[in-house]
Amino acid sequence: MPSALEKARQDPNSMKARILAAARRIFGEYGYSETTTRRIAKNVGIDISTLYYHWGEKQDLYEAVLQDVSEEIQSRLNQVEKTVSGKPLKDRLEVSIDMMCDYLFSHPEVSNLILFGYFSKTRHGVTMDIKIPQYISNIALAMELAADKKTVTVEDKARILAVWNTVLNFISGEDFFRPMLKTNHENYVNVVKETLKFILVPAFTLDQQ
Amino acid sequence: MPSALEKARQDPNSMKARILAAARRIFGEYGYSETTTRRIAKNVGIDISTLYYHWGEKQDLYEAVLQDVSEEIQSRLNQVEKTVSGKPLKDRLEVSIDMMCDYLFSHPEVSNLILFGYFSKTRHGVTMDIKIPQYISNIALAMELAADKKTVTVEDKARILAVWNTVLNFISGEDFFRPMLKTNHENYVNVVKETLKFILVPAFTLDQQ
DNA sequence: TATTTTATCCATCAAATGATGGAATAATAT
DNA sequence: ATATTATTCCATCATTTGATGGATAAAATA
Repeated sequence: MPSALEKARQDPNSMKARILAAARRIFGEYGYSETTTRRIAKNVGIDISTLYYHWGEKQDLYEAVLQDVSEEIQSRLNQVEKTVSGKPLKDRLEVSIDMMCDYLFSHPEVSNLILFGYFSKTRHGVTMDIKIPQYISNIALAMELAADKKTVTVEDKARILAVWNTVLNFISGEDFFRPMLKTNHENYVNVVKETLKFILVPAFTLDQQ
Repeated sequence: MPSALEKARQDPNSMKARILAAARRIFGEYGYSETTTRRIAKNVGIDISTLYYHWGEKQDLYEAVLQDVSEEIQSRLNQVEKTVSGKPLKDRLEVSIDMMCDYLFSHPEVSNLILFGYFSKTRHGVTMDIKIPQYISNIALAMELAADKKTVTVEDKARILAVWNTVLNFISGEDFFRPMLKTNHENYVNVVKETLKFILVPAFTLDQQ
């Protein structure tokens, strides 16, 4: 019995899939509580009861979106890991930054959804189902950033988190930050990448030498 | 004619001030749209119409909160600037990090309010009145982090932003991050400070040498 | 073709929420 | 003490919003 999410993926033109896609976009833009089921339905061009028919209540739809995003992130991280495997540390860092930035800049709702999950003490009980904890340890091990190379310490995790968050902030905050940097989108992307490298590479390479 | 905000500051026990304090706490915890005027009023122990009598509509109250926070931040930054002035770069960075972390950890709503302003494309038209742009340039100049020492380039600003955001994320995300670091609050604060120093000091000091 | 299942929409409900009018009370001024 | 002003609360609206029942149509199945 395939889950509703799996069903939606089977046919991207199915109503389930179209609703999910719109929901992801709109939840990602406005957050949970400022997103109305009516808005999502209107975006798809259907009545809200059709939406409820396919996805049940708002929370269920939101959780499906988070699940969807979560799995996508995991798959991207795996991709990055494969690509940088075996390369020297400096290259691993730089390539990883480039790849994750490219992915996130082209899916800004992903970054938003993660950040919403971090910070909002929501009254609705939707817990962030994107399992960041696992990612963080995985990244540390895959990139061999942990001093021990086997055990990931609290300090290691915190460092990865700092990097990860910095990326997300630059992506989600583009509308806010770009005007103050007085630059266009293309250049903004480059500035972000360079800034990340500027800050990270010395820290982690110094540590290893 | 003193503004409503100034009036509230004159007497911290005044109804205006008590409402403002509660609003700041609750807006900072739940964000704009998940905060109800009823909740704020209940928190103060008054009827909502009393709240409306003193502060007008919800947006006006929210803007007063942002203004309040904004001025507080500016004054803290000035304080930091005075303290670190004349010290060597490494010390300036470390002391600044310590001071700002201490302040923000003891006023977590400040961090939340700033982040809410960054990311939420709200449907309500409340624009973030916390003038981050100015801060960023000021910080760069005060800390002499700009390569030129007079002109603050886009790259300089982006680097300051990265640092600033990293701090905010660790503060606002404590509830989310601390369980995955499996540590208590006190140690979390230290880990955050050390992580910031670990990442920042090499980057900026390498650049200058 | 007849029947059952699936999908869609219209109308509507109930609760939450921002906001206000007006009565009642407290404070201040004359 | 009286008049005026400032403050507080109760009752109530109108709107938004999550959610559902039931009619209708479309598709699949027999």
